[in-house]
Amino acid sequence: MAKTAKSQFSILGMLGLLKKASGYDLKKHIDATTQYFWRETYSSIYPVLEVLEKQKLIKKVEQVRKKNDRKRNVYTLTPQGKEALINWLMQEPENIQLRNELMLKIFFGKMVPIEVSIEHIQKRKIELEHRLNHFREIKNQFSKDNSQEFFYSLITLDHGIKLVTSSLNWCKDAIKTLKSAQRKK
Amino acid sequence: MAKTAKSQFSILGMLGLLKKASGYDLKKHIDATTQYFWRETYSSIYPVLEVLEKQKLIKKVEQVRKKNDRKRNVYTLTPQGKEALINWLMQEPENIQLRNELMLKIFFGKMVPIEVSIEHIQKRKIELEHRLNHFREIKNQFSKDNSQEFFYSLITLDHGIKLVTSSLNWCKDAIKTLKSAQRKK
DNA sequence: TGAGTCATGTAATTCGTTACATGATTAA
DNA sequence: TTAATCATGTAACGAATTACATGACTCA
Repeated sequence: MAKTAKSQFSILGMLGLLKKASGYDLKKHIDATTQYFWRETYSSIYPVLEVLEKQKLIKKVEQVRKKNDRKRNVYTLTPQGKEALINWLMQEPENIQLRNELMLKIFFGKMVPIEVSIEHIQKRKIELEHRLNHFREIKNQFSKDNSQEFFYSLITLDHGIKLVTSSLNWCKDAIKTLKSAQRKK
Repeated sequence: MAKTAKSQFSILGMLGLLKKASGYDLKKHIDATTQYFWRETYSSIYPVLEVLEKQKLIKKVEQVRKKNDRKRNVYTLTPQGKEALINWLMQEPENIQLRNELMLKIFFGKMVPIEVSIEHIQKRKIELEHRLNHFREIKNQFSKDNSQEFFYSLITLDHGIKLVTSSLNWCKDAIKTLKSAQRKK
């Protein structure tokens, strides 16, 4: 079944940035750049590429096969594809509904011992600390480069850093609050 | 088709808090409390209630029908339902994958005029300001009550406030960065 | 008397994820 | 020679959303 909707545009967008790429390249690049706010799987990417090609929004690039080159399907945007991408980019983004299972479990915390909630938050805190370190490494790498190449990446990276930092602060506060309630009990 | 997975537990949890409720009550209560991190629609709620009843995790409460009372199906947790809920609550929450369309559009910002990105962020900023006001109103209402009734609600509310605040800060910074790039152009 | 809200559902669709499947090339 | 990675896909399933549908009661 054809995959369309949003995945379509993440792929068009990535092709717009990379100029040309295979499904495999796209997956690697998405993992390396937007993984914290947008992921795709091979099982979406390949069918979407097929659909986009049929719609003439992308086309296969003739590969100059050097010896030992693996066969791969490399795509590039067509003018119509670029137009479709820009058209989508100009539209107001939807605020996609999120579900936060940690919050739901904390919200229902009354029904389990306080330690359970504390434990959940502590685990999330560790995860967030790793993520923050990762973000900082990336930011360091970007800073070495004083071109404008990472201009937009830095803006979205900054969003990640701010969100993770505030989540971490929440974790600390929440653990404190829960531990103090635990003592009073 | 049977709805199960996560929706199941948000409903069990809400029944745990409310003691007894109809599908309609549940929807209203979810809208009023967890809407910023967990939503359900009637089209999920009613089928899930049916499934949960068949599994004997919830049961219909005998309604004392006063005159003019509308007929409604009011449910309550069974002991097995409570057990299933607690069992789920104790398990480490999944970090559900989120997709942030605004970030994706900013990430691809190079391909549209800077004004487009600024506009997207400005719109989001206004939305976030409304949300923050709403959160503060709720917090005010909670503060008037010095019982422990809202203990866990306050913790999740605090998460909302922190996240929205840091998102707002990001909006301000990002707009500044983009406008300055615009001038240099 | 008509709008709003209480109240409960079904059908169709959308769409993404997981599991499954295969084979080539490369570096240790 | 074997583990890792390159590379591309299909099938089945799961699960939520949107649209559709209906009817009773209440208040202005």
